[in-house]
Amino acid sequence: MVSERLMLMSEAASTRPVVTRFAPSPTGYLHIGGARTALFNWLYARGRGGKFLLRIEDTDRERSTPEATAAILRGLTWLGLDWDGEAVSQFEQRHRHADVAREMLARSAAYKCFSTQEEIEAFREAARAEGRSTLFQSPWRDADPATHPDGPYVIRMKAPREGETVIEDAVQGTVKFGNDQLDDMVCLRSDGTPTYMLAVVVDDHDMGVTHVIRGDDHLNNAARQTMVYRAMGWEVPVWAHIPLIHGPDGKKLSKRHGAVGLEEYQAMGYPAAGMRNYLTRLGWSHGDDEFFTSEQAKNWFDLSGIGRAPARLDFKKLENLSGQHIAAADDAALLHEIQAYLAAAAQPALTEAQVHGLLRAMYCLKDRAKIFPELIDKAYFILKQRPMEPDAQATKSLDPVSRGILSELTPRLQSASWERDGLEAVVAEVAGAHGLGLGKIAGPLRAALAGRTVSPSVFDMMLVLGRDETIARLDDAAGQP
RNA sequence: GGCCCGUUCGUCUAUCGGUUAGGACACCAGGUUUUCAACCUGGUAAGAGGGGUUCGACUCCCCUACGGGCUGCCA
Repeated sequence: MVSERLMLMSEAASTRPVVTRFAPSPTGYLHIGGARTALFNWLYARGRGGKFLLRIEDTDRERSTPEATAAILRGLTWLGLDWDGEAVSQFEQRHRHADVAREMLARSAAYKCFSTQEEIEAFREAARAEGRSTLFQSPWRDADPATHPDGPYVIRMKAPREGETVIEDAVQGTVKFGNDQLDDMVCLRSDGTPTYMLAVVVDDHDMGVTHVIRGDDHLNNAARQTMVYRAMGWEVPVWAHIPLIHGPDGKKLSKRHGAVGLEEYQAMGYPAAGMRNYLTRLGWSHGDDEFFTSEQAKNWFDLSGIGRAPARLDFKKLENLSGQHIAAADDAALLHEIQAYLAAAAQPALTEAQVHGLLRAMYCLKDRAKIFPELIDKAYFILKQRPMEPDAQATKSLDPVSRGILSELTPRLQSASWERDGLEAVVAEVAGAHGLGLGKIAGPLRAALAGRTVSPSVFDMMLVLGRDETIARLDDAAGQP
């Protein structure tokens, strides 16, 4: 079956340049599952020199909002998924959709149905009562146009009633549907607006989409959509229906899982690269590769590597990957991302002095943080100005004896050479004079320099802080009552 | 109810009929260590159940169970 999937893909890839799309409906924030769908489409197109398009499915006028559209665009931008051209509004294509519906009418691939909602409901209830299929069978399907009343109607597709419709899916394999399971779907509503089922097909065709990669909740729809493609004589795209993402408990993702919106992850301080890596790996694999860059992902990503079972969110792994990406990131890029994080988390922006300090300290900060809040926390020693105001824990290690030792350290630091080896030697010497190990003196030293018990290495802090600031902080601590 | 999809360690996954079923995260134990993070060593841990097919099934087929999706003039 796998080789079958591979064949399917290479066939399409060789005939047309790849065009994928992400088509969210703007009825809320960008869902984490949607973000992964977008990511897969982006990866597939970008890895093949193709195009990645964006289409806002805003035909539901009741629920669509410009705010939601903006949030989705923000989310994609944060994740680093750039799209080609302008985002297309599906609503704006409504006249084109209606034209296609009428074209289907002209081709006898569709018909006018004058049944009212009440009639349809009555039909379904009767069907249910008799144990028959509740799929609506319109009495107008083969009616003589001469008998058409002068009332509102919908345009329904004239779907074949016998035989089967086969979907060749790059992820799910060959999926067959009995045509008796598919009803005559409505293409154009009685108010003249198109339904989603028609609009997607028309838009995907018009946009030249070659590969439709989307959630497997659309697998059934693919069958009916295939009928529209056939009715219009259009080339059917390669389908790839990917499994949905579930919460840590294995249930469908919902608000009670806490973080479902992509932007919440930015606000929690996950780096975009870590997020991309994690999401790419969720439901897709390239052998045993776990940590990789987006460049590698683009080169490796393939529809055949997508799994068929729904995956659960695992925050621990997300954190681990995020930490690796923070450690591997370029300092300047990291700084920018941290500033964006602070804004997203509604925290005060960094002052110029803090920016410079953070940049100098970055080397000893980035390999000990998994997410940005942790990095910021450990950067406290450089972000905070004197006096350090040690917290309760730090205060404990600044007992009178320790403060005495610190004051002995100060004059020696005055003359020490300010590089790592020299500092280590001085501190070791003073500790040795009291018959203490480095561990005993590092505690108070850390408390004096950082005001905290968690920080980078004391020597790194001294190096970053410089001689004057280091000594000033030691004096502050030694002078504490 | 009908149709469709799925099911390998706790989690993400590798495996394209022949492996002591591998890796990663998490977890446990030990080591290293100036805190945290990291690092090193070792360890626990998996093919939903039942039938076939086959010399041989995690891999192919069927049934059952469980989970999910669809079944709208929502998308």
